[in-house]
Amino acid sequence: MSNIREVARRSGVSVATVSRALKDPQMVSPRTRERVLKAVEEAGYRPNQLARNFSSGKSFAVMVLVPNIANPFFSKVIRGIEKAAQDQGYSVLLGDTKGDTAHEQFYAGMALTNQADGLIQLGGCYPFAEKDAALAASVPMVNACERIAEDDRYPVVELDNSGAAQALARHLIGLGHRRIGVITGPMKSPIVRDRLAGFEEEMQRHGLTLNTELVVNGEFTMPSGAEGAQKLLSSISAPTAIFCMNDEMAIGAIHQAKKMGLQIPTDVSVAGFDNIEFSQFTDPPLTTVDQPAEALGRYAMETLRQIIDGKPMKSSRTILPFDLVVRGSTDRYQD
Amino acid sequence: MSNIREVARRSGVSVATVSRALKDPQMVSPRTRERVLKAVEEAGYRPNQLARNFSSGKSFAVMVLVPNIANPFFSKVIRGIEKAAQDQGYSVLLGDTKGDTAHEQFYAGMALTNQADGLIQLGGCYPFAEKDAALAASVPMVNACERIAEDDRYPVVELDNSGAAQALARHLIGLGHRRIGVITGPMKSPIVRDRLAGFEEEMQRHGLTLNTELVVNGEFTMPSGAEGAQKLLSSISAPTAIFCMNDEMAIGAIHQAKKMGLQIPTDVSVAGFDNIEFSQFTDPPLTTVDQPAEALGRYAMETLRQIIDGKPMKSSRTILPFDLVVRGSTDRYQD
DNA sequence: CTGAAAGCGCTAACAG
DNA sequence: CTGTTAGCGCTTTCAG
Repeated sequence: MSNIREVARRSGVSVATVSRALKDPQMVSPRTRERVLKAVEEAGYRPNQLARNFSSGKSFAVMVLVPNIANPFFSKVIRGIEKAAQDQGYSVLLGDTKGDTAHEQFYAGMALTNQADGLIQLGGCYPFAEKDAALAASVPMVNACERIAEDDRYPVVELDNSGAAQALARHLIGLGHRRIGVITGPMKSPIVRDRLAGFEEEMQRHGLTLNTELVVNGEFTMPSGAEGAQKLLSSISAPTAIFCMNDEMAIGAIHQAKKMGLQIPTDVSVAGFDNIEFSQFTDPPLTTVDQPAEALGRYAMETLRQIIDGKPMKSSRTILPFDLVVRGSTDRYQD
Repeated sequence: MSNIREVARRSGVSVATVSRALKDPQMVSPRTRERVLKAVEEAGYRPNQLARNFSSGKSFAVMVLVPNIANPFFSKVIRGIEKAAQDQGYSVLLGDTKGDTAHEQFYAGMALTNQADGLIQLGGCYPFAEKDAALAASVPMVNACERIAEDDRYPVVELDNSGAAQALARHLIGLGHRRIGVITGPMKSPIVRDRLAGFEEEMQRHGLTLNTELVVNGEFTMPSGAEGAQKLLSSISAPTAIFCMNDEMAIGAIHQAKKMGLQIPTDVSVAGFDNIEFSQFTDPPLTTVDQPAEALGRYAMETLRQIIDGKPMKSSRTILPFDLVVRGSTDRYQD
């Protein structure tokens, strides 16, 4: 690997000039520039970015903490992050936490050792170890998709979760459903609570109540959706519609309902959340809430960038718009 | 951010001793060690990994080039890579190439500027720009899942694609199917050709021929699977079974077949490849070939690590075993 | 416009 | 066992 000194030697100038010719071409005379570039060519020289970063005290990398990379919704968010990162000259370090605290702390710790200039947390937990909290206070971080409970030190980029749940409730109620079940995500997640609250609120607005027996817990996975549906549909007062808090659970629920001999949407309507690509290909296609996943990612990255560049990190909320996508999995309730 | 000098000052030793106390504790006396650790604590010191890396001339990061991060199969591979990377003290830089040459070259280029110590290419193309080929020759790289056509300089970790396709063919033929259609991936991909060749070979072994009109091209996406199925199923000599070269296309094909009023597997059997989690939840559940995705990733990372550590990079093939998973989407052909 | 030199934070000889 | 010192490759003053 040839270095800047080698290029300096070949072109008969100082290393400083080489550095300038490469970074700030108009700072050197055209003749010199040309000579340097020629030498660069001949030497097959590529600036050592590692050294550059070290010298500048920044890594130009951001760490992305993702609860589950196998979830296509998060993949899309990551795409948005990556695109924006690339535009800004940053690289993306991936940290698949699997919802596990040890993993989160491990990856988040990389921002404490200058391996990342900032953090994007797609999960809903404070990612640092408690003992690192003091140091961590100054690392640029933004929350996207999720929101760290009881912690408003960080900017958040999220969906209007409550509004989306309301829209979905309105849709189902409008179809004549009165007994509606919900398969939630982990209840410690603020956005799960937002969605539940929004849903309930809308039901109440229509004079309906959300029967707590018809609210079951899921974990944003297909098997947990199937399990939830099994519980709901085998109860005496089975719901005529089920709102699942993500598409994966909805897919699991549809699967389970069919297994139990029910037809969708004739016997039971099912709705999801996220609008992952698979939701178009279920049978029937899934009614769901579209989240602008890439935009969420892009926004998060841009916000993070500003903080890295010195803008004070403070609580803020960016709410992106949702879109209710009605497909075949929900239909009028027939008595 | 406090640095090693600060700790040295606080503990009254030299920076070298601090360095040693942290990296190689038994090289310093217990008393010194203790004093240093105390100072570290007090100063809230974390070694600057960026500086460490720079000093050692390595980034301890690997770049992973993935054709499509939204494909759950690749997500699983990445999980395997990440797990292994973490075990070995490496971090993972993500490069979602979207199959685009410019993106590939951009991300691959990061290995040329010391931002990554090596590359894992999950796609089937030579990722460097031609003009960088000379420099690139020495960057550690391994190919996983795919294989770079006509290039045997790199180790490859892959599946027995031909064997898997043969097993699938045997399965379908055993069910009585004679007119079998195939929806391939991009034909420039070596593994697509492997699968096709294996499939055809097995058919011939049974005295059957693969009608070229029943082979259509797909792009590993659900829409392209639907499109392929549309072509196949609307032809005069429609196949009684369709082999799709990944699960996404199979999901698209099932969707399309149903749309055309066909029942699966009664009217047409459909099989996929990869065994992504969604394939268990299609209706009917998908017969497919399980690839040990995480193991593929882990193996690739371990192989790459050896090369980074000095083992000569040379052509090699690691073939991982597949597993034919028979589910409800394939059944006996009824005349 | 260009060169000399300091320095980023850490590691690793080399002495002692 | 510990300290001194010389880098790692680049950027960035500061002079000229």
